[in-house]
Amino acid sequence: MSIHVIKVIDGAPETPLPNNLQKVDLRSLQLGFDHVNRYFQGTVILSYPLTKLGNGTEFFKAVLQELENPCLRTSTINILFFGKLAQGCAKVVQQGDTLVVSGFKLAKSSSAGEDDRHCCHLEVSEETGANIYVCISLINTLNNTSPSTHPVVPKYTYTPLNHLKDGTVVNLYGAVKFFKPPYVSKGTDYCSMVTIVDQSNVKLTCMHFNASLDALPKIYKIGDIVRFHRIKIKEYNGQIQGITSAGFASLTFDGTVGAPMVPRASSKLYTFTDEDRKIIEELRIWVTSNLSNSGPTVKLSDVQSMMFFDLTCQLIGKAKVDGSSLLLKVWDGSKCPFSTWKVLVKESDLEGDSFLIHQLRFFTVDILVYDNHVQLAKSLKVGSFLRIFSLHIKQHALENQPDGFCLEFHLHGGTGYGRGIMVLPESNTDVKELKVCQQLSVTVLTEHQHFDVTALNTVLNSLAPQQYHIRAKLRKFEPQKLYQSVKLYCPKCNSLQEVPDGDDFNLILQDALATGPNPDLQESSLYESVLWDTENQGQRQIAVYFVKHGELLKSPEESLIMIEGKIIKYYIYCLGVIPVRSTDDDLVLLDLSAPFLLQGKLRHYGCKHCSNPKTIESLRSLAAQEQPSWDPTNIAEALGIVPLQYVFVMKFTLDDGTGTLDAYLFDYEEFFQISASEVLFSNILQESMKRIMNTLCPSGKTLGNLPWLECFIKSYYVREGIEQQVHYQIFDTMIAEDI
DNA sequence: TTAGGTTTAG
Repeated sequence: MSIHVIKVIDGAPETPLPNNLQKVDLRSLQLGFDHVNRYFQGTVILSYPLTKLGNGTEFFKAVLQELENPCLRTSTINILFFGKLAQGCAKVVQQGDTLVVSGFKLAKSSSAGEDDRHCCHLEVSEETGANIYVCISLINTLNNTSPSTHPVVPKYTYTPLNHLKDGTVVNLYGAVKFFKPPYVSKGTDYCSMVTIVDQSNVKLTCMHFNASLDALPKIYKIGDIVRFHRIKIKEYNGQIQGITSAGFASLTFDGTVGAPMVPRASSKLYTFTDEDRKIIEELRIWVTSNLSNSGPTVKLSDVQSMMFFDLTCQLIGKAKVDGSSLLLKVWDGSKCPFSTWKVLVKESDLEGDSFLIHQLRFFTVDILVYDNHVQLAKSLKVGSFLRIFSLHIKQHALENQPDGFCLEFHLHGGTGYGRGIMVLPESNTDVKELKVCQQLSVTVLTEHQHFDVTALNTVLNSLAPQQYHIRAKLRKFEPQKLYQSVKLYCPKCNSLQEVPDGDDFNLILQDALATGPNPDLQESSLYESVLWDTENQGQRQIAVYFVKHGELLKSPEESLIMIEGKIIKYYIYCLGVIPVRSTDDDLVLLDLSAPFLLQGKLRHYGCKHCSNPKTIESLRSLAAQEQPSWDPTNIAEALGIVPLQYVFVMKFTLDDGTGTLDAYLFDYEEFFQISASEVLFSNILQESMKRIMNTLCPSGKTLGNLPWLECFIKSYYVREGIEQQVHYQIFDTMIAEDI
């Protein structure tokens, strides 16, 4: 008695099989015949765990299939191993191996007539003097590229669907026309159903049962291609149908022409040959013109009331509701344009990352799952990727709002129309796509959310002017220095200029100081003045004029003041300071290179081209009011000044993988939520800006690791010499609240 | 054994 493990190389056994034996086929295996010096050869299609019999003897059972006639109804036979042989074989024998068995005993099978196998089984043990040759099948899987291994592959034949006969066990290929994802049956197993069709245009509905979800065919969508081995054909209600039989195994492939041929297998070991490849390629081509696919994938962003659809999503949260329903909070990377119904549950009942649930609260939808789906839904892990089939959307009228409504999402009980839930692996292409969509943008649109996203290459190839919703990453930006990005803009002549620095201002003030205040202008019904002697500057004086309100003088904190000569520190406590100089007749504004108004640290400038400065007397009408409004706009208007506005002007180089374009950002404070006029003198705001830019465009990261920016941009023509160039500008876009 | 295509009605 012995077990021989034989590697098969180049189609030939590494060590020779004994040549004194004669091969016997299944038909010749009959009780009462002499099987001494005979051997039986078959492929292991199934094996069971090693167990012990009541008397303590080790026991191991496997099912062998005859290679020559794999499609015959009874091409398989049970083989029972006892004692040390059971122990030894259980260790080495795997599904797909070929066994050569001699010295066996033939006995009537106890399951004869029930399992469509041979009416007898083989018994092998030390006592029978058995010899077992285990030919290790070096399976020709897709990943096996070793040239030295030659597979021992059982030769499978596949029956076209128009040649099926009741009562046979066959191997099939077909394209999925309809399917129900696995659901919990009322028996002991999961059940799934699939209707397949092939080039003969004949349909076959197949039922699959297994206690393990993994052992059922992994069908994700209509058009997938399946290969079934050892499926039993039976008649039911006058129609032929397929049903799992012992040793059933399946492979499923994406049905798209040109897609990678990666099998989703129901068992660890499987064969895959060039012939399989050819069959799949042919079926894929047939599918494109003969099978209507499931239609465009519906995302949460394109749902409508009263529809049934399949949703690919991620499970964010889960909660029990009552005995017959369960709540699933899911997200698919897009945003539903309608308000959606939120199911009230106790926070303690909600499973999932509460921070994430809160963060995604405007993106997730609540799905109520009913009846038979509850059991499967309970076992779903938060974070897993799901496809929910035949999800129903209902409109729910809102109380107190005659035309208001929100959408309810229901997965009703039953399995009609393939209703159900399936977990998708992370390797699934739809899951990969969903993960990309799920990356939250660091910017959001303030308007236009309903615009579809346009790829940058489309934008680049289109005529201007147009507006686009784009999604891209920030490759680089200019200028790098924050102070260089703040400019002064004239909304009247559209000119841009640099913000003057403090030194320019001081020079202008020095000039004014040289002349000195005009003594004739110190008395006025508009103001009261105080003269100060400057320190260390001889006779020169500084004049401070306090503007009266309705001819009353208020406290300095409530006053607008004018200063001639030098800006003294305490001006920051006033409502505002207007730097002035004296002429022979009037107090007038300084050169417009200087600010026309100071408020705290903020300097207001006027446009040199568009302003028509008036004398300070022009403030009289404003000052005449009892409660004058000294805001910069009113003051500028009274003084004939067109005020300049502080803006951020930056150039963003955006990239979405399809193309790259430079878009200008022209922003007062909407985009950054930081005022361009205040940022120059606030360290806190400058730090916020740095932090934002570092989030948008972190240094040292590859494009793939950069965050997405959701932007609204417009294209426009700019004349440069005789040529027109298309430029792009970002607008109606802002930094997301939570970055 | 189970389910066996054709939407729940919450």
